[in-house]
Amino acid sequence: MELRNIRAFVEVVRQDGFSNAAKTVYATQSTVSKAVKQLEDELGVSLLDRIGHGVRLTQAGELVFRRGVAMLEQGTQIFAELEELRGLERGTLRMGFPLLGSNTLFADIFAVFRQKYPNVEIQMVEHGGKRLEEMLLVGELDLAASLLPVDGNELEWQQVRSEPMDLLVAAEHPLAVRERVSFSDLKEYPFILYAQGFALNPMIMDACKSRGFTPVVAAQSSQIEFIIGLVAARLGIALLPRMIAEQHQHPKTMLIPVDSPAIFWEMSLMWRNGAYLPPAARAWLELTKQRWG
Amino acid sequence: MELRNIRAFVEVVRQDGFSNAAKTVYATQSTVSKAVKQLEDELGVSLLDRIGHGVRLTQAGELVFRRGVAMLEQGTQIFAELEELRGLERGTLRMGFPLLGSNTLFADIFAVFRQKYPNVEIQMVEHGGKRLEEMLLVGELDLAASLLPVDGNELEWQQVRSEPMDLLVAAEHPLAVRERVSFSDLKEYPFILYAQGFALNPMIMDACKSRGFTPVVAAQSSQIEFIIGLVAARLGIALLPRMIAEQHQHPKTMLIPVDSPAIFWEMSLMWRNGAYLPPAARAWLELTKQRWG
DNA sequence: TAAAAATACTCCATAGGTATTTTAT
DNA sequence: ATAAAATACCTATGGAGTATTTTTA
Repeated sequence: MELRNIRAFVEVVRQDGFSNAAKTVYATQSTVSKAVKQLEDELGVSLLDRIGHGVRLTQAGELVFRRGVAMLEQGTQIFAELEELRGLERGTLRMGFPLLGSNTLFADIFAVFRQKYPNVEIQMVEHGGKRLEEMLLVGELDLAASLLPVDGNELEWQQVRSEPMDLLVAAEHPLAVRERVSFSDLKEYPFILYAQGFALNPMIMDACKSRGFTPVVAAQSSQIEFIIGLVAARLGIALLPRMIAEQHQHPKTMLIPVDSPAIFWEMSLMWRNGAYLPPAARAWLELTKQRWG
Repeated sequence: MELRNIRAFVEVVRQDGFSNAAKTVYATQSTVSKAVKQLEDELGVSLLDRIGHGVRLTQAGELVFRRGVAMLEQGTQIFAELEELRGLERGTLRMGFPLLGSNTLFADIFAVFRQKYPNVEIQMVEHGGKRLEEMLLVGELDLAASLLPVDGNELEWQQVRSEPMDLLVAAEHPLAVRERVSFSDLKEYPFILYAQGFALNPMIMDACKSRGFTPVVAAQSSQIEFIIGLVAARLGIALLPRMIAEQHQHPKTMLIPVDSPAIFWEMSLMWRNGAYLPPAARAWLELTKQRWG
């Protein structure tokens, strides 16, 4: 029993005829005819009821067809999986990272990925969400990590992590004694915001507006340690993703949950809708899912 | 990609070596070596790490091995399932039965068949002979029981039973005293015929015509008991296969042999000429021959 | 150096093609 | 009469063998 014959037989069934099958397997009708005959001889049954033009499967044929299709399917799977493997042996992954939280979320995935696929080159850039989206859309990146919301028509994404935004205040700050605060409570205090281009800024501003005020901005920075330092120095208050804040504990500050509205830092990995995802990108998504999923 | 090579490769892995594999596939070491090489060339990857004595699978090899085993497994399944089919441990029998006499002729064959081959599914339909022949020819049935004569070019058949058609009359009927009658004797009496579509009707009509008359039709029915009841009620006379008439004895009727011409109810099992007869159909024919042959 | 695998070389079985016949519509 | 499948026949590829070389434990 050889695949060549199985393939011929399966095509005869699918194309409903020897001559048509011959075309799809790039052989002559004679060859197909003999292939099927040989299969029948080997198995000792007839597989096709030759009812004039067009063929009908016998019971045995039915059964062989099912199994045959499965065998061929295994074959194509082999090729597909090898392709995948090849991609991970010498591929490239072009990733975009956000300006905040990369280390917390992705550093160890980097480590695992490097170890697992040492020959995949990783090209990385850091930008704000807007710029990353642009780069995805023009095909300069395979994958980007950025905050939601995202353009659902042009991009697909996989959630990585959703963190509530907590309030960080100096230990002596009036709000430091509170269990929880709402955005309304923040009206009278100056804010320390993120640098230009951070997607978090508009989220914070929107939340303030929903409570009827526009915050006073005392300072802006792209460096998380600096922001925390400024809060400790009583320059103002700040809003930080809980996970990140917890990783930068500072003795002179307090972290307090915020609600009304509670806002969330939702980090996702995204890619262009319908784009071909190189094997390396799929592998990255998979690792991320395992780590954070 | 051919199974021959897959088989060789899989055995090399299982037997941990080319030479050992060669034995299990009944070939020489050289052949096995070349088979694996060819597979590797086709797939464009190396499958085995040749670590001196003994072999280790590469990542690609791992994957091909898994799929390869699955393919071979499908192959052995084919053989196993065909064996079951042959042994009637599975399969389907699509049968057509006539409108008259099925119970008498086939009920106990059904019982034996079921008991002997409990895993064969029987699909049955009931139709007049014309319709059954059509269904055979387009391949919707494997086997049909129907009256002769039959189209000898397109159908083959096996005789089941030939019964003379006897005359059934009411006990008080003038013909009731006769030992035998001929068709000429029936001219003056109204007939109770079978329903539309019964092959018996034209046979009876033809016999009448051969004696130069066309019978008056008093009633028609597809139910044998009803026909007998109507005869007893003196509505008319009827012609019945002897065996069936004997099984429905009615005290107010008499059964009388008819000759000149004697006509026969010849029930046969038939199938499409040259059609592939599934094992279940052959088994049915065999049982029928034993029972009625 | 002894085993196992790869390679060189030969042979012939057979896969696949062309041409033709048979079969079915 | 036409289209499809089976068959006959031929050719050349390549699968399988033997013999030999290479490799490595």
